[in-house]
Amino acid sequence: MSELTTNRLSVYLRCLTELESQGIRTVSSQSLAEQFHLNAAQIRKDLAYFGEFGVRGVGYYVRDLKRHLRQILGLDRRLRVAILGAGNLGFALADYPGFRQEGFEIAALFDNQREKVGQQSRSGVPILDIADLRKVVKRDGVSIAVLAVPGSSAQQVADLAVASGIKAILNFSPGSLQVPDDVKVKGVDLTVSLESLSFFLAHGDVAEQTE
Amino acid sequence: MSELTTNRLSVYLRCLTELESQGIRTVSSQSLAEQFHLNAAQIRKDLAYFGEFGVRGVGYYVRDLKRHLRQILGLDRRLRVAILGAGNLGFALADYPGFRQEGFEIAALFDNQREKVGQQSRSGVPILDIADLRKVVKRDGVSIAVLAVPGSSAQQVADLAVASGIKAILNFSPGSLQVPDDVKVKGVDLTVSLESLSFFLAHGDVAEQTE
DNA sequence: TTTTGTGAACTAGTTCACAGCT
DNA sequence: AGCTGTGAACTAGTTCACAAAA
Repeated sequence: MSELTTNRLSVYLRCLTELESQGIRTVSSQSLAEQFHLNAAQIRKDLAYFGEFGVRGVGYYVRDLKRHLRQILGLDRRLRVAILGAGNLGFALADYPGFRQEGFEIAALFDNQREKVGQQSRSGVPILDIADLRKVVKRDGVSIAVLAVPGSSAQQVADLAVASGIKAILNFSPGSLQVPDDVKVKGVDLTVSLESLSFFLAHGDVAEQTE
Repeated sequence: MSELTTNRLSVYLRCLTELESQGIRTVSSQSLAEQFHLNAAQIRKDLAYFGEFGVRGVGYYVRDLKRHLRQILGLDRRLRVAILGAGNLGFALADYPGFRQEGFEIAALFDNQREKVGQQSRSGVPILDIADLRKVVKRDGVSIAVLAVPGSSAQQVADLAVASGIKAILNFSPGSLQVPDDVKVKGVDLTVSLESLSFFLAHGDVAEQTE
């Protein structure tokens, strides 16, 4: 299972939620592909890997497939998230409505600055001392850490998260992290994203036509 | 040129900056690969595509290669960025130190809520009326838009950005955008990222060993 | 008839391995 | 001797196209 595939599963889930809210009960890979600009064969292949969810001649039952996808993605249980770094970005992520909507629970923000500890985010996420990370991870069953600290302390904080038993990290700090093999890191590198866009601007190579 | 390649070019640039700050003047693809967990052949191939920057028997001159990379990535000129959506995330991005550091200039935040217009972010980025987007894009030569609005208005705001002459969009809103062929969109989908991590937690399939 | 599930074909991306330059 | 630049080999990912099921 590649990461590209798991990303797509999440996209499919979102599409199905959209369709369900429109009252659509059944959908073919073809129509799903057309509506959301995906490839029908790829949808079928991705789904077929996990079971025979479709009905030939009919397509997929939206509600059923949604349930299956949630189960495959491990979203059929409460997932608690700790946000490490109570800076601007950490705060914004703590209050990001999308996370709660999708069933993630932001357990707390963590920081090492004493004056921040004890405060809380706009939506009420408490800021705790990073020294208590391990304790809270154990107590509340936190399974995902979102790393939103400056690049200079990212590795150190990641090490702490790993030592606390965290097995999944969403890393917003620049650069890559060194973690054990059983810990999964997903990076969101804002500088790389912008610089990559800059490249495309400089080379105007999107949809080059004749010549 | 694939997006994977342009992302790597940005990573190489960061690595070189790191090396330069350590006073290292010359580096081989091998040692670059070892230090930053990359593949030496890939580094050489990526770079060789744009010219013969290396010296056989020596490696690459850090300063020279850095300059070349900045030029290839289009970072050798001022790039102005508009942030669309002055919510939590928009604010955090406006003040994100990494952007300024890398030479991007945040021209303004834009919002449609009248009470926000006229205020400014902690670091002094002004909030302007989104109705003035086109005017400001032209006047200040804004070339990149960062989309940080709710999913429900993302497409509409993207359309506005495109109509204003923007050719590159970094999209933090969930879902994909429909834009003309000459506009490049890069998505950062927080929900997809977290759900993908959830999958890996549920299947513990990182570094599966015996069996 | 419609649409799935899937082997086969294809396309893209990565790594190897070495000739050739310094 | 050391290291680049690069064709060739390999690996991963996508799309096609069709037999089989409803």
